[in-house]
Amino acid sequence: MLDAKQLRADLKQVAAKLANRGFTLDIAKFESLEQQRKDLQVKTEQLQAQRNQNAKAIGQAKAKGEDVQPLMDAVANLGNQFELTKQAFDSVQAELDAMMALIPNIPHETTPVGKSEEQNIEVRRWGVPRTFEFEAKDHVALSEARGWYDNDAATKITSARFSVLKGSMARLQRALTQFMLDTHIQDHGYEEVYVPYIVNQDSLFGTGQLPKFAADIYKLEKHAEHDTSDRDLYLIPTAEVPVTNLLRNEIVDGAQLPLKFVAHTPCFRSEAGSYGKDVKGLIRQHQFEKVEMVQFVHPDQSYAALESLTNNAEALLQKLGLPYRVMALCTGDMGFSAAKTYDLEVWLPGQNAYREISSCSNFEDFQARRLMARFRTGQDKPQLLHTLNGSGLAVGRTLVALLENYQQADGTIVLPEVLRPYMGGVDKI
RNA sequence: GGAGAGCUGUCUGAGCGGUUGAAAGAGCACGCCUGGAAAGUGUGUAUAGGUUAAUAGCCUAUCGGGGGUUCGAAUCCCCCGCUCUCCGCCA
Repeated sequence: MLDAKQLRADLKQVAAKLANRGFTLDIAKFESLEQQRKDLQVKTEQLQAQRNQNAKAIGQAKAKGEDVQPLMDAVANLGNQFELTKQAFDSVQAELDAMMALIPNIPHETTPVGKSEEQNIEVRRWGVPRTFEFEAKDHVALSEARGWYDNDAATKITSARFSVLKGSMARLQRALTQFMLDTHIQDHGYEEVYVPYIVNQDSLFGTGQLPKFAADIYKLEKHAEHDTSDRDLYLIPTAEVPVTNLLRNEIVDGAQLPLKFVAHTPCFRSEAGSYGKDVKGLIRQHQFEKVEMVQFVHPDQSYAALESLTNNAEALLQKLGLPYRVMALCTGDMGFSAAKTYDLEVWLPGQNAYREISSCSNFEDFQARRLMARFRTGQDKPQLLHTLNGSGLAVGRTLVALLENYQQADGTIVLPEVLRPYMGGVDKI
């Protein structure tokens, strides 16, 4: 969420910046609501002040044993008047809140301006795609040939866009996860956290998935007979949600910053809009494994932190020997809550293309404001933190990349050195 | 799943319809005292929102969350969440 004060003060400039990301801010609507809000709030609070004074006076008079009837008569009308004004104020405020909740973050000045992914800018490239002396297969052909991947079984058990992995491939996914977590906690200074995979609405609102992206998230059905609670629960679309919400409504000691967490979780996405793309294989699934890094930092440090967080994700690809490129997302392609995002795209020989394997973003104080995630230095006033996160990495897609990049003519897969300890010491599968 | 107890500021803890944003203590900050320190002593010590040039004043809200009763609610009523204890079940 944007700062309401800033929005009021620089409405035109903010609108111009948001236009870069394809968002049209309804200036007239905002100004009208804001004017109403201001009038009604002032009026409401005045009536409240009056009511408080009267109540106090009655209390005092009663204590002295005086007759309070004249005072009671004097305030007879006030309640009604207050009720009406308050109602009007609440409804305007609710409309304003709903509008604010749907305004995306302001892109950082270094975020390239553009309409779609074509305008994303390649920042750097690492590694050279291997040249094959045979016809390179894609991961579906490779894994099916070895009996490692069973799409039909998954469909039978659940529905489309899930998968069953078997044998060495299933183990390799687990090995990858361990390797990623270990690298982040041992080399990059992250603290590992284990978090719930089911979250409430407040958490999803805090990180910005709600209210706008409800269609992409699996919502759990309530059983009316024995669930009397009034809160809805959802499967996490990413570990970002539970991990970032660790600091919701918290004030941390500024001396402890930065806080760096890493978590491995499955992620569940209904991906309503994406049918027709990547229909085969592991690229786009309703359920996938991901290792996620989350940082809470001092506002002055967040852009330095974005670079280092991105480097942390890159380090994994380098250790795994997977060629990749770093893309700075343009204003039109960036997610709702982000001010700046780097995507890491790994080389996939099966597709002869670079494909997203990690997305690293600085949200500045956009999420923190929704979350009320703050820090305090000494006796200073609490200040909003800056939040960042990035995949490190999407495990399923890393598995795809390993299979395709390390395939041999006979269909076996050579394992990069760093994974061998996690695979019982073997050098290929 | 059953029964009971509770949820108050950084913490402990009082208040159970009336000038209570909230006693008291601890902690913390600043001062006094001291050669210095401890002890003692004094003052201060929430957050959010509005108004505003203002991080100055002033106003509003907040005692787990939401709603209600009332001129007035931390205090009474209802719904929900959470914590603890005992029993049952379970990985």
